[in-house]
Amino acid sequence: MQLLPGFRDFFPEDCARRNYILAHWREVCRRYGFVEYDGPVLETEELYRKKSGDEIVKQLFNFCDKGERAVAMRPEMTPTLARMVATRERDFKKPMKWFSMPQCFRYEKQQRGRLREFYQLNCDIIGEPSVAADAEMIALVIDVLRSFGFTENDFVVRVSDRDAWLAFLAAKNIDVPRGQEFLQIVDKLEREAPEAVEAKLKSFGLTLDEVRAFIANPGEHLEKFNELSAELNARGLNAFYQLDPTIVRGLAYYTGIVFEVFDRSKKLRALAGGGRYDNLLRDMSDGKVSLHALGFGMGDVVLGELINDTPHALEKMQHWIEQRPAAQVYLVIAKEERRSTALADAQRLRELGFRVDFSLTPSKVGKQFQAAEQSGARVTILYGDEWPNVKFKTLATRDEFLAAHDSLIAKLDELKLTIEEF
RNA sequence: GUGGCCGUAGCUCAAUGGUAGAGCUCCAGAUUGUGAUUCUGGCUGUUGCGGGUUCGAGUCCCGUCGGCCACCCCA
Repeated sequence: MQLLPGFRDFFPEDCARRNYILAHWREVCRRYGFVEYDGPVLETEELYRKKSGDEIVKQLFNFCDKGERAVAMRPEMTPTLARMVATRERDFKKPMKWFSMPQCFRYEKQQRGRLREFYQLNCDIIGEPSVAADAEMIALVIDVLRSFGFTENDFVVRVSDRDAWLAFLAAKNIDVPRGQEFLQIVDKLEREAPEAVEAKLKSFGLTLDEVRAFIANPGEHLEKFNELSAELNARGLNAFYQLDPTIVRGLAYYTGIVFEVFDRSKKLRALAGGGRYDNLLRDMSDGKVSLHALGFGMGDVVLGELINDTPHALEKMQHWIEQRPAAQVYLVIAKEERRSTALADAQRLRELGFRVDFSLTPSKVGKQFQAAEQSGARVTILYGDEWPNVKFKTLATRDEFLAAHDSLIAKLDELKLTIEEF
């Protein structure tokens, strides 16, 4: 009877919140011309080892299946995407703009904003080397967040370019193979003590001041960022992003432009992160396919917390949820001899697409109205002594009127009950 | 993986080492054809679990599991 740590039940109110997030993710992605894909929840452990190395295994929900295969619940979508792209890459025109909203699993200790199970929006563009694709990606992540009601006062995209750092190192005559190690230091710059950072930089023959000077003024290594800015500014998104060279992302496989999205108050961990990974598909497919690629991921957990912490976003979500009550019409069966008629009507209305509910067992009229109220229905239809008329009631206004039973559909139409799409 | 704080009814929380309680929720009735309020009644506990100290443990001690927070990590 106990929930596993880091896993969630989705009671109706939680499920409505989750659906709100997933529905908006999907809607904005489609607005940007992205198509949805999905893959298996279970993959071979090997797939994740190949991308992230053997250390990843301790972060996986993994086990041996009955066929002695080492398998793992997916902790992320990119390896699955890589496999799918490598399998049928030639069947799709480039650039491929794909998105997915997988439920992912990671064996980690849970804490604020991080569970062992979560949904993650993944958007990727495959086969497009131009900076226009990076701009499209960043515009998408901005608009996804804006769809939840967030403004430039609520979040910011911090953009950087790993190549600018590599150019910085080249100018200092530092070997490219050590670039990765250097980027790890930059990644931790904000979190580590200055003395510790200074010590690490010493092995590169660099000082903290030199690095800070570059961060403050990256100078001429920013052609790509300027191109990106032009694209984003043309879309009117100036206020939503800023250059921040300290963002390099922890992962080795990123190349070029990378970005992370943070809430303005910096109370929460990153809302989303991504960047270009031009070599990953080649490396994972052992050279079989070589395509430019970039993408980002956004989890539902931190996003949900920011929505909760942001009054106007919370209000927007609640409004959306209230628009989707369980029922539109509630049939009140005041006289049990009318039940079979009510059942026939329920069936007919449901076939027309109305959301209809009624008491399954005989119940007092007062109770039925209470249940009608709770179901979210706007209108009740009462079957009783008035037969062959039925009594309509608009719950919000308490207006009542009698109508002939055979004009029922027309009356509902007059009440402008629309069939809302879910 | 490391450290700090916390686990009592479905929820929020009380209870000096001395009989485990309240509010809310839920259910029923007052009200046999109309939703609110009110009133009345009712349900819910191995005090997370296991051990120890004690005449006696919800309370103190140890362990364990779970939760929150920070660190590590963060695909």
